[in-house]
Amino acid sequence: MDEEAKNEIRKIALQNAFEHEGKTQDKIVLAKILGTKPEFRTRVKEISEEIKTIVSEINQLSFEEQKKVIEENFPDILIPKEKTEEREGLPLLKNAEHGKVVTRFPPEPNGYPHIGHAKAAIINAEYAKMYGGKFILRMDDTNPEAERMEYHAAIKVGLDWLGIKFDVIKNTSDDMEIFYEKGIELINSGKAYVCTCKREDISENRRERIACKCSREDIKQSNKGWEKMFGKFKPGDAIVRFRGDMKADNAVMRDPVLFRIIEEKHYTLGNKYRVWPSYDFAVAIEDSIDGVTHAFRSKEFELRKELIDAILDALNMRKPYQDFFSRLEFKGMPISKRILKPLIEEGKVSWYDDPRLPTLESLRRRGIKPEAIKKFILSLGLTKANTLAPFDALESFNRKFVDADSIRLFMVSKPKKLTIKKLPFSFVEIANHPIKNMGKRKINIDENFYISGEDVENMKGTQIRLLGLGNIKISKNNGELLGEFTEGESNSDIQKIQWIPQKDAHMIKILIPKQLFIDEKFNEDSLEELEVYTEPHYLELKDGEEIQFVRFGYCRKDSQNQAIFTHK
RNA sequence: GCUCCUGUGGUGUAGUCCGGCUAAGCAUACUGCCCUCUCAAGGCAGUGAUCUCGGGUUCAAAUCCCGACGGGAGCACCA
Repeated sequence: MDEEAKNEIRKIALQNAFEHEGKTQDKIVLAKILGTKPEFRTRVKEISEEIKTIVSEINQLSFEEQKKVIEENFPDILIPKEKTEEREGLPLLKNAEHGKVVTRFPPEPNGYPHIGHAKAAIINAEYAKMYGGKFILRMDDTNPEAERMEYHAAIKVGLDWLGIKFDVIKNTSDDMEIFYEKGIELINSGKAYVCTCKREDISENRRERIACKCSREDIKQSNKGWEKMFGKFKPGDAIVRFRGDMKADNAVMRDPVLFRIIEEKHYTLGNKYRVWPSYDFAVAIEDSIDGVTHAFRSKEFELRKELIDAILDALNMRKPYQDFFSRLEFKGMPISKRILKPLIEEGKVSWYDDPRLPTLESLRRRGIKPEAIKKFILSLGLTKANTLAPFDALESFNRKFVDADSIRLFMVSKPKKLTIKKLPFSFVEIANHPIKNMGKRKINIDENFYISGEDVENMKGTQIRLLGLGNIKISKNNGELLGEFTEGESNSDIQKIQWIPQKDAHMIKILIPKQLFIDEKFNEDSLEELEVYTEPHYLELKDGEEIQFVRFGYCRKDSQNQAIFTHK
């Protein structure tokens, strides 16, 4: 073996020993050599013998001796390694060209937007942004039975609040004529047929993997059937089915529905149409004609990928790249309407904006900032593993945004009266924020105060400090307290507590949302209500402002007499 | 039941495609210290993972292969 190679081994062994308190291992040195110098990979046997000898030599040296050898021969080892900056954000895309990426968010206006919508919207928006591409909002409104203007509007409001911008805004139903055209094309090429079987039979045939008689009819018959769907047939009488593969393992491929008849009035188009495309058909066509290059959807659509590709192939249309991510739900905070609806009907939850819910509106009322939601969602990445995130993950992101400009206010719960003698002043000025310059507020005082019951219980000794005011020596403590103002050091380690002047104390209710469900069961104590006193300055704040009640936590002002607890 | 997806510290994830340069990175939580007239924020340090388990391939496996087990989803004329 040549000296150069031996030297290389020695260097790596020494470096490893140096990084691990003077001990190294031949296995690791081998791996490192082979990792950095691929040219050695052809002579593993030879090298590993050499490494064994070198490693045992080095391990016999003391740490000091090793250091000396390093200094003499390989001084560059001692230069601390620069940490490589981790790339922020979503993983890079394959087959993506800057400026040519088009993504989309296609919500169905059938409910209020929630954190799950936020995830889909943010991921797709982020990719469009990363690649300087285009982002489309497409209201997926092809089931008139479920969709309402109210939801349509709520989704827009939610997305707007999140700060998501779109280059194109459209409705799937804008392209009804195109769906018909493509539908006819499929029928005429024999790749789709009209099926008049009963719903139950279709379902059973799917399970049994048997084709029905309609699929054997000729194109002419299907054409007739198609005509009748626009007139004579009633809802349920006939559907258009894609000729997939009734034997396929993927049940989605077993001749799925392309069109069905729905007579319900559509929320924007009224009774203009009665033959509506199914989700799979509409998405396939829309993504293709909208120029969508990358479509990210949540995992429950994963089996649909094959179908969408098959439909587009059958029509000779361009296919987008599709990828999937896991659904996002918070622990004990269900998203599903099936669970939420009864809760609202029973009055256990006030409405879809109840602060315990994961809807965007609830999150907003609760004081969660859109920036925090975005960072949080991006931190989750594109994983397909089920994510049941604890809410405090979101909270910690939010705290950072909120802390910077939340006014600090005093608030006292379970109030106890405190009378202070010998107060030398009639008002104090207190900074609104400890670091940021947010001005000061003036608090008028006389000798009558409230302090928190809990602070009274935890009181040690007779000295307390009222924040921003001064030290108080307590002389009497039997339900009501009596104290005396004393001069004293401000940085002593006596208890520092907040207070409220009795004469201007403003009572508010604080709503404290807790986990809605615990182990699948509704948590009867999920909303705590606290009656507290706060400063009159509260009344001057705008609704929606974020406050930090000192030593309590962050709250969002909901109204003049109600605040909602955001988090600690 | 069938089919598909998934399984990394207390939690959420990076790394897995293309095995070695990471004795597993980051964030959060927790603990301690510093700062502080807040139990917040900020700064510093620390605890914490034989990468679900069992086999196999290889000089070398979180990474590839096989099997088991756990979790989730789909099996609608919903999206």
